[in-house]
Parts: sequence; C-alpha cells; structure tokens
Amino acid sequence: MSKRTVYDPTDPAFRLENSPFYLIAHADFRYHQQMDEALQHHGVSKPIYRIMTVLRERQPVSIGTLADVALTKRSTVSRIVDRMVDQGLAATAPNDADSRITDVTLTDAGQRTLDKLTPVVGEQLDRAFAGIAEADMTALLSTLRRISSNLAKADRG
Amino acid sequence: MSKRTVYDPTDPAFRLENSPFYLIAHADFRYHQQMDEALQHHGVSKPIYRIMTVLRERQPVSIGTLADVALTKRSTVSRIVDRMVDQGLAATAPNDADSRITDVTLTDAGQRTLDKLTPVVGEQLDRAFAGIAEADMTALLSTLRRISSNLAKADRG
DNA sequence: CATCAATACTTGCATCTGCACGTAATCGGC
DNA sequence: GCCGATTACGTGCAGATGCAAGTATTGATG
Repeated sequence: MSKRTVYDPTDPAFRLENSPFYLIAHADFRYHQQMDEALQHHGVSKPIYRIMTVLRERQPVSIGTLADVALTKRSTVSRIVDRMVDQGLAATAPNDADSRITDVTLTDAGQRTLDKLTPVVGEQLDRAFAGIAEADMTALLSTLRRISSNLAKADRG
Repeated sequence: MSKRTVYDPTDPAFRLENSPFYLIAHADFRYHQQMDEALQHHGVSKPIYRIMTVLRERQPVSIGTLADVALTKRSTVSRIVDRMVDQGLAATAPNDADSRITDVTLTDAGQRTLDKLTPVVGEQLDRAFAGIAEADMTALLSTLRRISSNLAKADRG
C-alpha cells in the first residue's frame, strides 16, 4: 500500500486545515491583507510594491528579470512599470548594449516612497514573527526552499 | 537600537531571497503553477478546484463559509459556484431554515471529478515534500499557523 | 552581408476579481 | 406583530492579469 503522510488528500483523515499548502496560502493571504491596508495609506498598490522590493536590490533591471523575480508574467510587469512611470516612481530607458531590453530604475521619488514604506512593512514582519524562535524561522526558510526546489524540478521533468 | 532579525527589510543586509514571505509566495507560486497544468488536463479551473476541496469536507455549505475557508471574496465565490453549476459540478438550493443562505453541494459528476483529481494532486504533494523529514513538516505547519494567527490578531488590533 | 531563428518587450482581447450597491430574508426591541 | 438593523447573497462596473499575437532588435549561419 502507498504509505504517504497524513497530508495525503486521498486519505479519509485528510483535513484542509492540516494541509501544508493550505496553510501556506493562509499565511500568504493574511500577509497580503495587512499589506494592502498599509500600502493603501501611502497610495501604493501591492503589485507596485512587489516590483519595488526587487528594484531595491537590483538596479537597473530588465522587465524580464523583474517578471522572474516578482513571480509575475512579463506582460503584467510591463504594465505595472507603465503605472509606476505614470506616477513618477520609476523610469525606463533602452539598455545601452541591447536596445530590446528595457532598463527600469527607481526615480528619487520612487526611492523616497520605498524608504518610507520599508519600516512600515518591517513592523508588520515583527508582528508576524512574534514569539517564533530564531531556530524555527531558520527551519521554516529551509523547508520552504526545499519545497520550491522540489516543485521546480518537477516542472522540468 | 532596534534589534530585529536579519529578515528586517530596513537592514542593508536584507535580501529578498531570505525573506520568509517571499519564500512563502515562491512556494505558493510553484504549487499553483503545477496545479494549473494538472487541472487543465482535466478541464477544471484552479478556483473551482479550490472550492471543491472545501466541499469535500463540508456539505452542504453556504457561499459565505466557502468564501471564508477558501480565502476568496463572497461575490467571487458566488460567481465561481455559478460556473460550477453551469458545468454540472455543483448544485445550489436555498437553506431550509434560512432562505437567505444558499446551500452548495457537489453533484455526482462533481464528486467523480474531485475523486479523479485528488490522487493527481496527491502525487504533486509527494513530489513537493520529497526528502523532508516528518519532524520538519510538523515544524513547518506549526510555524505557519503561528504566523497566520499573529497576523489575524494584528487585523483586529 | 543577407537571412532565418531567437529574444525582449508591448498590446488586443477575454477572463477573473473585488468593491460598491441593491435585493431579499431574518432578527431584535417595543 | 411591526419596523429598523443586520445578514446573505447577487450584479454592474472598473481594474488587473494572462494568453496569444505582433513588432523590434540581436544573434547565428552560410
């Protein structure tokens, strides 16, 4: 007989509330809920903030890379960046070496907005992880990485 | 000085790839990617499958409860159920005791579809959790529950 | 250097989602 | 038993997303 874990949905004992991906979705959902509220106070949309967090680390960066890192389709990122340009948060320019590529950078206003938002998000993270031991956080990250890696493998296979 | 963890986005050492919620989103994203492919082969959309997993455990169930458990807005669930009814997967009827409530149930065809899908999803979960110790899974669930609970508290406060 | 394939992005279209509002039904105070 | 408040759901509308197709640019091949 197939000996799976209790997370096996074919098992009659299976319950959604014990299902890892349900709990992952749940944590993700609550986080987005909080983010939405916090960001709206500052007039920034969730997708725009998501792109900004990538731009914080890499700049300039192409639309394609933004899409890969932000887990969003290219066409969607293209439009999000359009909005950011409209709002004066980002600037685009064709890449010097390869003019097919659109280099995206934060404007000064965009950087200021991000700097304003970062501590707000930081406080939410403090609340989210309150009472969780450092070792447990490390284990969480490690397990999540393994799950992502397993699924990425399955993608190619 | 505020002594946060390295997951503090205000810290210059902060990196997206080490951020818990980024990794949560990443795992969620890969899972959805896999699901989409698997479900499309069976002509079932992701939102419909999501609702079905709730109906597996509770039946009949109201639109509102479906929305709460499936982490989706009521109006959206209302329309997803419409589609399920159109496709012959679900049936609706006003609740006997309170006719404001719409009781949703799976039809026989819907149950058969779910039965067909469940082992497919089970195999994906096997792949996703391959090589992860039982104790690590338990820790993962525990930490995720704590995070959700922390954020739910923050919601009310 | 001409040509075909591949890459990077953009846009038209269809779909999905959520908000705000409207309708129907139930509950509570009197 | 009646009337206002609440609850549960459905719908018009606007915004966002993804797919498929199109354009522009680069690379590879001869």
